[in-house]
Amino acid sequence: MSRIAKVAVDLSLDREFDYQIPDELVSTVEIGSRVSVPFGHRHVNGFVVGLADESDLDELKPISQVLGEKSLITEPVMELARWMSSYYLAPFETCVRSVLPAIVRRKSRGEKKQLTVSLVNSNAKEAGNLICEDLTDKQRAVFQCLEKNGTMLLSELIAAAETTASPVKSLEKKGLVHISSESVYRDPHAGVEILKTAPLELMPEQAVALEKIVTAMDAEKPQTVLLHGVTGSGKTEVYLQAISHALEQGKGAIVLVPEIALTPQTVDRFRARFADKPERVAVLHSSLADGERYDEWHRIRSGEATIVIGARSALFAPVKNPGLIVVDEEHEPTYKQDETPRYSARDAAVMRGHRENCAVVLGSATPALESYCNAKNGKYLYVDMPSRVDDRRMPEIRVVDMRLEGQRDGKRGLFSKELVFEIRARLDRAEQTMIFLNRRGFSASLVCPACGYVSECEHCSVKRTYHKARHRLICHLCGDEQGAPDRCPECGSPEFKYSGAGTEKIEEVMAKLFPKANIARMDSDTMRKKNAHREILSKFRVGKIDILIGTQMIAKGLDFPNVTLVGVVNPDHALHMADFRAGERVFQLLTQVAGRAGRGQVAGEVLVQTYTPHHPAIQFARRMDFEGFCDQELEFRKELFYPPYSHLTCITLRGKHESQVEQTCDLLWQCLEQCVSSDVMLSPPVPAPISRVRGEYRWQILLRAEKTGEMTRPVRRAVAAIKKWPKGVRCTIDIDAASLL
DNA sequence: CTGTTACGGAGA
DNA sequence: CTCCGTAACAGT
Repeated sequence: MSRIAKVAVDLSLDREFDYQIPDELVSTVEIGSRVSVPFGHRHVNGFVVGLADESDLDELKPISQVLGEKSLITEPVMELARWMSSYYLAPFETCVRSVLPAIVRRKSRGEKKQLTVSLVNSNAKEAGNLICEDLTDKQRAVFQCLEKNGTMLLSELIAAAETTASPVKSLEKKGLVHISSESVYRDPHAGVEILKTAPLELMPEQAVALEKIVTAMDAEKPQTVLLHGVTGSGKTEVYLQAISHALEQGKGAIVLVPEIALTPQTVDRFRARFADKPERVAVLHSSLADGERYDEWHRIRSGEATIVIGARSALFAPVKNPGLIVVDEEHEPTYKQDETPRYSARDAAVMRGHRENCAVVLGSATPALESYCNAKNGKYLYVDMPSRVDDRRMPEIRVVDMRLEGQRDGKRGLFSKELVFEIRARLDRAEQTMIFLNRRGFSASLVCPACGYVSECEHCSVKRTYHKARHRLICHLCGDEQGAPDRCPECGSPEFKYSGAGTEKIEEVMAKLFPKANIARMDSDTMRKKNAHREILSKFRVGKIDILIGTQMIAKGLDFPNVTLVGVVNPDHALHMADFRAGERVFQLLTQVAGRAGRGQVAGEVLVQTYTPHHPAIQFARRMDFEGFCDQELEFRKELFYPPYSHLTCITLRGKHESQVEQTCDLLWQCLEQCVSSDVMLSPPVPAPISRVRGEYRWQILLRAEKTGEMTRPVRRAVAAIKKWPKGVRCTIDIDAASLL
């Protein structure tokens, strides 16, 4: 038994401290344990991150208390946190924190405080009478809240009834409610009836894929598999059967999806397949209430749930013996966390699989170039599923050259004649249309033709977007808004234009073109309400909506059989973004959007309206030629030494004073120049593509090298040397940056 | 993060 | 020489 614990305290010190484990705690303290330790003159909480028999110091203080019964971070997950800390240059303490949901961390001590309140099982009439008679307003609110929701946590009840604990206490005195300290399990899917589904018969390609995955799982050194399957090729069914295999081996599984809240269908499919024991499936995603997430986590830790499906951080679920980790839509940039530690859940998944001897499946219709190269050079196993399950044809993609459209009738309309014609045809046949545009709001910007004024955000270096419904100018970066002016703020001219179109304008124009059609819009503006999302989608599903207009949101994983036309209004501005991955993103997007069309009986059609019809991303997407796109894109990446031919580190400095930021950045660059070896390509400091956000100026330095390891040490050294310089300048280091914006 | 110490400038 | 503010640092 180890006598010494290495503890990371909750103070962001990025250091570990040794403590002696007292005799009576020797059997309780394990890696991941939450402990309270004396620190200086006070006590602080921390995590046991390692055990040892010796320490460099002779005099050690003892751990004073172990919080919670069981460690919530298993040793393999702790090792993963350690790897993240070194690879992503993030403080170890922060990494340990990020592998546990905040709520689980906080409650590890306060479990006993989890008071639950329930209605006393009494005659309903009697209760009803009491309500009429002698309850105060607050008490009645509490009572009704409980009636509606059943047993609740005291804290949640108080929040829901907008009150304090005292009316609850009064109700207890009256014998109407019961307060207990038992913990209750909140089922996020309570009340949802699930019918068990049997495994589907696999198409030959699926069967081959499954077989290869199973072989990889059974291998002594399980491999990572890149499952490249076009939309509609039935990847999910392959995952499900591979998971069944893991279960048969007595192992668990983790399935990562980009944003689970948006794909309830996927979750339902998983729950349905394993419905004979639904408690085996745990779901973790951003819209779970804290209590629900807490429960799901503990169900996983206790071993009750062995299949976890969730977003990015579900990778750290304490699944005991994972036999399979699936990363669905592995190319999605949401897998990269945009705060410290800036890990990629996809790469971390491969790491976890490697360390825990567990197969990893990366699935996508448009794999990231990094993954594709890893497959090509043999690091991953490559499995291809090029046809749709029922052998339906892929939709036809037509590119409409909007430059010609403009020449034809002299004015540039929003919609081409073809698109209008096709939509009308769909309306006549009672089929559905989706219109995709990656910009919300009404117009892109306010421009005064008299003086050339363009309305820009005061805090950011971007133009404001006009939102017609609210008659406001809004900055999409910082959210700052102001009323739209009625004359030019610069020259006073009352004539200004709104140029460029957003989803709001598309909706308006569309409504004029097709006055009888039912049109709905789906973007983050119309999705403010909690269930707006589900509502619109279910309306669309049953055919109450003919045309659905939306941003990114409607591009992902949705499956509506009656959609036979998808219009992409203007992908061009995404192509012109100052990011080397712009082409890849547009290609992925078009392919994904196209996958929305024609999943039912009728073949689908996709119309892409563009002013740059010859751009390779558009042309290769039109031909559904993934390999062709990769070949040409890889050539460009190779030439410029961009990923996947290099790893990329992006250092960003930000601060209120531009000159200060620039100078510090210069200094840092000079330090880097001295530390860095000749294998590292170091670019001089430049202002970030969006040079100002929320009033802060941003400068960045890019480093590229074949191996990340060649950059970490010099970067760490240079940043440490510079830390003494001005406060008010903050520095972020992004290893394997997903975007340079 | 918090408490302690070391140090330099201002004022007596 | 004291007083005070700031910077650097230790904490097991």
